[in-house]
Formats: sequence, structure tokens, C-alpha cells
Amino acid sequence: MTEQSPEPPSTRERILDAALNIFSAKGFHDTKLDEIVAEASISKGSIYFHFPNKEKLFIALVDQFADVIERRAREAIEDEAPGMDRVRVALEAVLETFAKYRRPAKLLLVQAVGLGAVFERKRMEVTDRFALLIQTYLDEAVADGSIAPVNTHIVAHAWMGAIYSVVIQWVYTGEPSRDEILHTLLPLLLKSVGYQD
Amino acid sequence: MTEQSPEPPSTRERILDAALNIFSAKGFHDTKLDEIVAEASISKGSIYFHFPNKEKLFIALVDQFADVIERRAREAIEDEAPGMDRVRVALEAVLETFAKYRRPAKLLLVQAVGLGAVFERKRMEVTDRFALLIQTYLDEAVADGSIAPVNTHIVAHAWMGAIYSVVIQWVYTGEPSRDEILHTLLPLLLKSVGYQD
DNA sequence: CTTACAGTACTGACTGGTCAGTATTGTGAA
DNA sequence: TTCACAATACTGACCAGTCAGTACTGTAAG
Repeated sequence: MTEQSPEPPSTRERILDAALNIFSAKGFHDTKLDEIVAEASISKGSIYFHFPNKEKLFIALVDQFADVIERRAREAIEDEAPGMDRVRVALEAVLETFAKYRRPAKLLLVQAVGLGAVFERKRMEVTDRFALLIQTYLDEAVADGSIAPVNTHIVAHAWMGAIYSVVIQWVYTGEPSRDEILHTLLPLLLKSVGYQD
Repeated sequence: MTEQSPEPPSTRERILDAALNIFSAKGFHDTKLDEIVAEASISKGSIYFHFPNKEKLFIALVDQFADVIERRAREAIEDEAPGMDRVRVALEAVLETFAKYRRPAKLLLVQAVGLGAVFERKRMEVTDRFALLIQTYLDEAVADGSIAPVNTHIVAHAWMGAIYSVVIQWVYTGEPSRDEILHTLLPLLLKSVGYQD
């Protein structure tokens, strides 16, 4: 994730890196802290120095990636005028980001689901955050007449699910390709609210 | 699920019932077999008489509900002529079924995700099964000219994700209502491939 | 009909491996 | 010598899975 460091990565970063690798591959419960210790070539004590427990370590990774996604989307629309173009570039940015980070994508979209109540809340928080982001821009587009009025709340969730599902499929199989996704999914979503380029 | 029995439910059924309740509420790992034992008023040994282990018990529930969904979809299209109408009634049937069975829906869409490798395979199996079903009917619709040619594989996965996402939202919050979902999501999906009633 | 044996369904106290988390000690920089 | 950080050995709660035993039903031979 953080690839600008010229200095050797800090212990904390090495833990996060290793944790990301193993959590994303095996899921939360099947990952032993001792595996992370081995992968990162650090000690168990270090993990508990930098993180209060296994759960918080996992959630730190989820938050980290959710932040990246949201930041990229916001950066992308920065110099677009309000309207449907904003929606388009935001979607492009999100899809690009997922495509670039396969492991974090799997962590967020697959491994963070179906864990107990604590994680459920986190998952809903992230989901709502993304859905609201989409909804805001959709509402803008409705307001300025780019698209016809719709229940943007449902549309936002439907879009999110569509993206998630296709990205998950890609995470597992490598298919469809990044380009195919962009060229099929993007028009599909835009058409679904009656918008054509 | 099986509501025709006049006799008291068999032990096996009581186990499945209790397991559904608890698994769907707390997830796989946070559910103790002893809780299922208490809820079903049976003994721990009984579970192991009827099921080889906890994992298989969970998967039995997943399979059970996946079968129901698929059966209802197939029944619904039975006397529709090929074309986009089949797609529409199948979607309606699936949404109705999810709406009718909230707990199994949560089990399938949330609790069956993010568990280890064994469950991953099962989840993909179910996902592919549904996606292929949708894809088949979409291909029919393309073939007979109801809609323009598209990558039906991607569309199928996108639709599934859209449905999942909205249903999950409904499972947790009760919103949007069954009717709202039908009246917003269904046109949304149909429009996404350029089809209008 | 009754006794002996067998098969099936179920019980619940017990066990043993696992693994998150802790206690303790080590170390090198300021 | 202090303090931030790291290494290691250890603990004990937890819980899936086991198994010896009970209950009940069937059945067939004497």
C-alpha cells in the first residue's frame, strides 16, 4: 500500500504487509498470528506492541483500504463539473483502484464479511460510506437534469453490489480483464439510470 | 422451510431449524454447537448422529436454500415464452423468495462469505450456478432480439451483485420495502441492458 | 408370548489440541 | 539509566468432536 518509503519498512508496516497477505488469502479465522509473525520475520510481542489485538489489526487493514478507495474517488471528481461526468470518473477511479490492489480488494470484499457482530458493524460502516458517496453524486446528476429522478439510495446500493460482485469474480479468476470490466460494467451502470454517452 | 408436516418435527429438522436461527444471527464461528443444542432441545451427540461435523451442517443449510431459490426461478419461467419476459419473471421470483425468507437470505448472502477455503468453494459453486442461470436467459433474450448483444457473463454477475447488495441492505435495516425494491431494482436491471416495458 | 439379539436414535460428561493473549527478559539508542 | 521497542516462552480458556452408555423398536427362534 505505502510504496514511497526509501528506508527499510518499519516493523509496523511489515506487520501490516504480512497480515494483508495472509488475511486476504486465508480469511480472519484461518489466519494464525504465528503465521503473520513468520511471514513478517518479527515477533509476536511486536504485534501486540503495535496493535491491541488480532481484530484491531484486521480492521486497520480494512480501514486503510477503504480510505484509499474513497480518496481516489474524491480526487478523480475534483476537477469535473457536477453532473453525470462526475459519476463516470468516480466509477472509473474505483474500478482502477480495485484492479490495482487485488489483495486488499479481496480482504475488503470477501474476508471482511460473515465474521461476527463486531466486524458486521465495520462492514456496514464502510458500505454506507461508499453508498452515500455514490448517492451524493447521483443526486447531483438528478438535480442538474443529467438523468431522470430515481430512488438514488437503492441505485447506489445496487451499483455497489454490481461492482463488488464483478470485482470479486475477477479477484478469484482473473477474468474478466480490467478493460473488459470497464467497457462493459461502466456503460451498464450508466444505462441503468438512462444515461448514454 | 418445510412447513407441511403435521407430525412434530424430526430431530434432524429441529437441528436444521435451530442451526439456521443461530448461524444466520451470529455467523459460523461465533455459533457454538452447544447453543444449537440448547435452542433445539436436543443433545450434542444427536448433531453428530445426523451430520458429520459443524461445517457440513452449515453447508447443508446453504444448499437447502440455494435449491429453493433456483427451483422457484425455474418454476416461474416455466410457462413464459423465451425472451426478456422470462428474465423479468425469474428476477421477480428470486426477489420474492429472498423477501419471504429473511434468515436463510442472510445466511447465504452474508454468513457464508469470508469463511475459509472450504466454504469459498461452496460459495463460488452457488454463485456460478445462479450467474449461469441468469446468463442462459439473457443469452436467449439476445438471441431472439429482445435486447442488444452484450457480455452476458459480466451482466449476469453484475445483476447478481446488485440483487445481493440490495437484499442484504434490506435484511439488516428492513428498508427499502419489498415493493420499493421490486419497483426500482427490476426496471433498473432491465434498463441496464437497454430493455423497457 | 417371551426371550434373546440386533439395529437405530439419542444422550451428555469428558478430552485434547489449539491459539490469542501475557509475563518476562533483552537491547540499543538517547 | 532510562525508555521505546522487540523477542521468547508460556498459559489457560475454549469448544469441536468423542464415546461409552441408555432407550426404544423390530424380529425371529424356541
